[in-house]
Amino acid sequence: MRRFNIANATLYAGGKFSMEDSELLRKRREKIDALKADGVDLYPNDVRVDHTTAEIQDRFGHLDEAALQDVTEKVSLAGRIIAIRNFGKAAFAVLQDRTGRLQVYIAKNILGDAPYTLFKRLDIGDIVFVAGRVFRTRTGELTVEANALRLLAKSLHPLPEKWHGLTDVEIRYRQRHLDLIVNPKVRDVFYRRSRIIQLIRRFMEDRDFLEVETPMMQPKAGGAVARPFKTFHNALGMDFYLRIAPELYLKRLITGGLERVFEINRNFRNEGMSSFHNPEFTMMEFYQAYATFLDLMTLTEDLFTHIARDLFGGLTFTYQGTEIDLTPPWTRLTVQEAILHYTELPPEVLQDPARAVAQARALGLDVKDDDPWGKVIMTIFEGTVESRLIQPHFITHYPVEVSPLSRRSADSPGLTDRFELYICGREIANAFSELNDPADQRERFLMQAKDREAGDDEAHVMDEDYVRVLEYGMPPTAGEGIGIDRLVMLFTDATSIRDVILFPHMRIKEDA
RNA sequence: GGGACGUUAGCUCAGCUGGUAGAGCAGCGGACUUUUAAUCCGUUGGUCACGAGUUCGAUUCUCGUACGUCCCA
Repeated sequence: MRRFNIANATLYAGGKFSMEDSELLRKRREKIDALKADGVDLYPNDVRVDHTTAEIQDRFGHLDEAALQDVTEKVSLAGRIIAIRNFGKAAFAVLQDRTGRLQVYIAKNILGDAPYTLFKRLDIGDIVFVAGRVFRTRTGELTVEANALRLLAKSLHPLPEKWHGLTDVEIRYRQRHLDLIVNPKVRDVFYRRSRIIQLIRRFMEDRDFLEVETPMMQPKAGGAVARPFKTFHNALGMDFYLRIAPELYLKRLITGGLERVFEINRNFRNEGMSSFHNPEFTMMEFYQAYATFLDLMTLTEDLFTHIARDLFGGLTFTYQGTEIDLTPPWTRLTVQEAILHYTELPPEVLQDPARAVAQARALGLDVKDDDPWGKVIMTIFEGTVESRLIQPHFITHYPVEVSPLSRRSADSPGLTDRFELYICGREIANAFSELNDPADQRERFLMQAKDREAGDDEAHVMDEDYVRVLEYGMPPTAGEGIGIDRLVMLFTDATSIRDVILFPHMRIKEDA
């Protein structure tokens, strides 16, 4: 008994799999068997091409038909057939390669009888090699006139419809290959994602940051406030956690004297999923010795404008119909200033923990009586301010209770030298002057440990090993994390994180 | 975790207060050597996500399950 492929499994998911192929599939199999029987190699591997579709456009796109008639050179290209228009003894086909699409003209009298017969037996979705001269059709379209044609890979399954394409998001994410074949905009998003990461990398390297890789599997999941995934190492006989952040390891490197490091890699957080949360997501974290969170605000402005200039040629772009202006300097507000600015609350309320709790409840927010002041303030901030920070805002001076790894502000020890960057109502980056006082760090961990005992399983774990690193002396340092997926969402006008992650996680549907 | 909505042909979608399921594209057959959503003629294709229930009868009504989307915490 043949196991069903994923395409069918998806389409028939939830029910019993039919043991019969669809008629379409059966016909394709018969076709393939017939080709094989006639000695056609369905998957040859000896082909070289000299042009992409884009290169043909670049080289010949500026020539008119008269000029093209003087060109004797023949070009070769390869790609997937995504459309066929038949005309008796001739046909047009559209080929798609990694750079785009190009039309080819297949005429029996030019190509020859045998290859033409082969072409008639091909399907949309097949991958072919074509060689011939370049010309323009009556309608002016640049076209390759095939005088050679080879099948390079046979396609068994029909492609989604040419006009509406593939819109079912579930199939798009589960079968990203189909999405990429039929939705060119999807490809553009991931090219842009790659470009953004490349720009970030160059920017950091130009500032003398060293790119490093630190463990994804950690005996303790530290460096952030989140629930981890757990796994098991057989040989060592011990549990590991998939990292929720690289932070503590990167600061070990700072202590070790590397002074400027960055890492672009995945974090894993065992939390709910939404259009803004994928269980694994990409962050850039970087640390710079002898800098403060104030320096990083400037660096962040420089980085974002560097990217925007490359992508958009300027400092403004549109996200979901709203124009975003990245021109520095960006607004800087403390958490408390922001709350006062966006609400009617009297300033003294924020200072009084009991009144703050009452106010939070009056706003319909969920706070506990014994929540520390800092948490209440942040609940109020998230409930009233966050979604209104559309243009870039640095929000600074987070309460120490919610910032276990940040340095205290010199003039107000209940607050920290920390900022988060908000754009379009979303947190994009988080940065602070690092806490490098080992005694204070131990106290913070103990404070978190109490929260953990009280049932907060997101609270930071005690990490004596890390405190010991600080005891060797870590230079004064500032560090920052930038959510790459959310950044790419902004710069590609995407509303869901799944649109900027090639293979977003989904519940499994078929038995594998 | 809660709520709303969705799941019908390979894809995109119709389907009235319950009466044995339709279109376009794709496919198949035919015409057609400059089209580009080619056109024209003909035609195949369905366990209506899955499972119960109500009913003489369920794609349609009810409940449950799976998966997804959006909103909320």
